[in-house]
Amino acid sequence: MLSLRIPAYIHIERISSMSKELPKTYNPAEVEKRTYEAWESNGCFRGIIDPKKKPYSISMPPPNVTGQLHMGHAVDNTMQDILIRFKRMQGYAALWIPGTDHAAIATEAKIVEAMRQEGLTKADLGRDQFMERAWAWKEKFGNRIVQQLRTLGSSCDWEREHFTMDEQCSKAVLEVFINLYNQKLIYRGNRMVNWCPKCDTSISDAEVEYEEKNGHFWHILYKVKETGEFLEIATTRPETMLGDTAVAINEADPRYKHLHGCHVILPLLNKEIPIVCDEHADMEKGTGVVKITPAHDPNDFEVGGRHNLPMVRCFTYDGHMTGKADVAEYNALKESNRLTEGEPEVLDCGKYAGMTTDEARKAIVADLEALGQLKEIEDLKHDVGTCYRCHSTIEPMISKQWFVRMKSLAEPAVKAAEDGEIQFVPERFTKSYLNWMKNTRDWCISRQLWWGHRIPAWYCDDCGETNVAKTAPCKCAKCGSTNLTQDPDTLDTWFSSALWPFSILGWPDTENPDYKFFYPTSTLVTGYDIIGFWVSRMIFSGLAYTGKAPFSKVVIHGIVRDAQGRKMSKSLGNGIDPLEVIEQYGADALRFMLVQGSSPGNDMRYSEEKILAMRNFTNKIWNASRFLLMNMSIDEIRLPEELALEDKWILSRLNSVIREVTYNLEHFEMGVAAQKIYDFIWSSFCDWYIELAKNRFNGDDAEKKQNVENVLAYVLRDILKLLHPFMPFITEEIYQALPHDKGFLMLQSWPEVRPELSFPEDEARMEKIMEAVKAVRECRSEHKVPNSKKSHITIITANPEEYAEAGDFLARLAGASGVNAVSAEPDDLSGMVTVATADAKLCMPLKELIDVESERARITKDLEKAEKELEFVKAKLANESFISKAPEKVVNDIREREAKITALIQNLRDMLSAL
RNA sequence: GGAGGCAUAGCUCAGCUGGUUAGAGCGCACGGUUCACAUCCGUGAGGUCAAGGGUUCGAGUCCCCUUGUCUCCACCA
Repeated sequence: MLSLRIPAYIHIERISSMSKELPKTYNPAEVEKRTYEAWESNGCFRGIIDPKKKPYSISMPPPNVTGQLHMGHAVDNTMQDILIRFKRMQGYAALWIPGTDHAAIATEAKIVEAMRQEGLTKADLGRDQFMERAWAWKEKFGNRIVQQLRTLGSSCDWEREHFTMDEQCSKAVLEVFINLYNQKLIYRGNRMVNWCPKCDTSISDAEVEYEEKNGHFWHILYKVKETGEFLEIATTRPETMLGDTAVAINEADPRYKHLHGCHVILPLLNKEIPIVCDEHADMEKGTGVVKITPAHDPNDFEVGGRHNLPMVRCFTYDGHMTGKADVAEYNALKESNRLTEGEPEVLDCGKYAGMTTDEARKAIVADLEALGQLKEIEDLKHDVGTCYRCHSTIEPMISKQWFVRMKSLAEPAVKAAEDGEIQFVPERFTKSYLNWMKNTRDWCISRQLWWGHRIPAWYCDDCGETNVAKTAPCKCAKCGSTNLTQDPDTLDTWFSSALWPFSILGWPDTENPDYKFFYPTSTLVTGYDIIGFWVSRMIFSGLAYTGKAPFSKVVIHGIVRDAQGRKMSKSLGNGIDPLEVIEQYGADALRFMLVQGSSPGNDMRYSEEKILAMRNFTNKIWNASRFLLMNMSIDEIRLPEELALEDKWILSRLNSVIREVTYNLEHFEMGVAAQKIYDFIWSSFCDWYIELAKNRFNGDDAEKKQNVENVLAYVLRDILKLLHPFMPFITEEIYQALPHDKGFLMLQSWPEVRPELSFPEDEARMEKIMEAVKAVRECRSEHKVPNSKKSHITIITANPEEYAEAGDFLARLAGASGVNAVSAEPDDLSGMVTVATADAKLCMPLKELIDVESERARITKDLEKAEKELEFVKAKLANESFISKAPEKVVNDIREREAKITALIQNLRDMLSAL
């Protein structure tokens, strides 16, 4: 492909295709593709190290390499793009680094599934061939998600794109592993882990999801050896009874005091096991007797530890009952002295050996029943731990795994949030973060998968020594043997994503210019659903390895639900494909929908209605711009010396909007900011200013026309800048058609408040006239005066000179054929109908067109409302503590309001009596 | 069991550090094709801001409590 560096302006000349011949409706698809390509090929997304600028950097939460763009990505990336575009325009050295995550379990599961379709298994292929396939898969689908992110308009630096398994990230992983191992913060041991028999791997506590399932309580009778009585024990997992090595009672339980030190006979196996006293046995629950299976239950594991009970494993790791072969394997290890501490014994389950755990459950229950030792079966709803990937039931198993010792790592991470070094937005998520961080247990980081970072540990086949090193050692450090075998396992996918904010900037090379300039990153944007998985691990990792919190602000957003408020899911089939939405309505409309009217950290709903409203908004901007450009002759924008009243009004309003939107964006209040821009564009600019400007814009006075063109273009240009972070495409497209300095809108500077363009008095005067316009419109509409029926309007007001411009405005907007403003009431009001504002009365000779009775009702209603308000205001002013304690401005405002309402009431009364 | 969110117009939701008469979109009613836009314009109806209590000159906003609802964490023999 030809990649000539064409000077930017050549592209830019062609980037906009806006012209007089354009269709009346905006067609986003064509514009978006062309615009994104122009930005990218001109290097607009590049983060540039510039010591003169302040850095602002974001690391993108890496989507799964095999993933498809969904609404979660859309909201996440829209928010990041808004921030990065805003900061870039504000003059920061902005860098947004994208990338993808290898997503160990999810990806491996997909590859295995694809292989299964060909009749292949991992074992058939072998590790090397499997990895070849996996990389090929990654190449194929890794680009898909990256392309899809582009359609959203994401302005990230693709030249710095990373992948959690690329060379740079893998280097960081190795560095951290070795480091923690040397500090004894990573260890290997036999511990209770969550085992997914389908994925055939251990998973961390965080990866277990609890689902309510229908199950049963099986009440089994265990015979006490010494007394011959039967103890009733309820269990939800009867198949684990083969691994029981005790039953527990509470020491204080009066029912069982006589059984202290006794034994029970385990049914089916006829094995004698002790009765132990342990706090775990809850007198309130069930019969107060609980079976203890240390090898297959986390609580029982602890009980077993306290009482030195043997551990007996009766399940295989692929979900079957153990048998002779498993025992033989265990014995072989034992004989060669390679059993590690804490490894459970293995049981030959005899007739149950080889059954799946489900089959064994049925068989065991049937056998117990035949023996008369099944007392009852009780129905029960309970939460069952399931794998967050495949939703199979998790089996707790003792297994030899690698762990990260969390205690010392968690402490600084807790402190960073408590001290405000890291702030969550909204603040309430600090609590869920702290809750997670304070209660976290050691993190199981090894996975029995092939797709991932392989654990850098080599075991000596001769002496059993563990050698941990960055590269394969040639001989065992302890005995010198060359018979070394690398640990077959890989690391938890979150182990590498925990390092993401600094590994992508070059760490552990702390001299890397990117790392030096952009680290720590500024803002992290992500959903509340992965605070525990990811955010907290990045925080403790950053603090531990780089000595700095990896970011200072964590902006949390909610999830996008469907129109009924349900979570979007594959199984429900209610997911909305953002790509389809973009194709149909444009990325700008989707982006705006995702932020407008949403509040930080709260879930939001997708609805056709909302996206249509946003599509209409893009169309509104398009048409307003099209209208202005069609009739515009200026080729540079320069505000005129002479500003008309309405010019001052819109410029003054613009200042307010700039100030407020900037403030809102700096405080991550994107929803509010979007709403303000929307209102300013649609209501202030289109409905009022453009309509008012038409008098000059379409008029014959060349000088006036040029003046108003300049104001229109000036305001429009700032509007485009304000809107650009939210709707990058349409704003760029229109900007290119406006008279402008050569360059892209996305690289222009953010609008600033200009105090010399604030005109509070003119704003107020303009608003009085607008009140008058609205009052006339209301009256005409109420009485269905046809638009074609124009009428003269007499404005009666104390200060007629304040209504100098009202004639033009009322003519254009309120059906006036002529206007005069006077201070004294005309003598003859017959045939006139009057409307009132607080500042003026407006008389029109339309009495024959109105229904006097309904007009009287209308005025009376207004009057009542005003009188009620006056009462309220007067009470306030009569309140001494209000006068003395409230700020002066508030009191003055109320005083003004009193004057205003009093005047309005007077006007309304006059109108009533004149009817 | 612990923590948190939400409850505002018919519907979906905004409302930032308490301060005029609580807003938007959609829907509804009425009127409108005057050459930017009917994906539009104008006008209107519709809310005791879930209930109760408190702090305050002033509460949709802060505190307490109740109810309903959703979510997360923990537990569940």
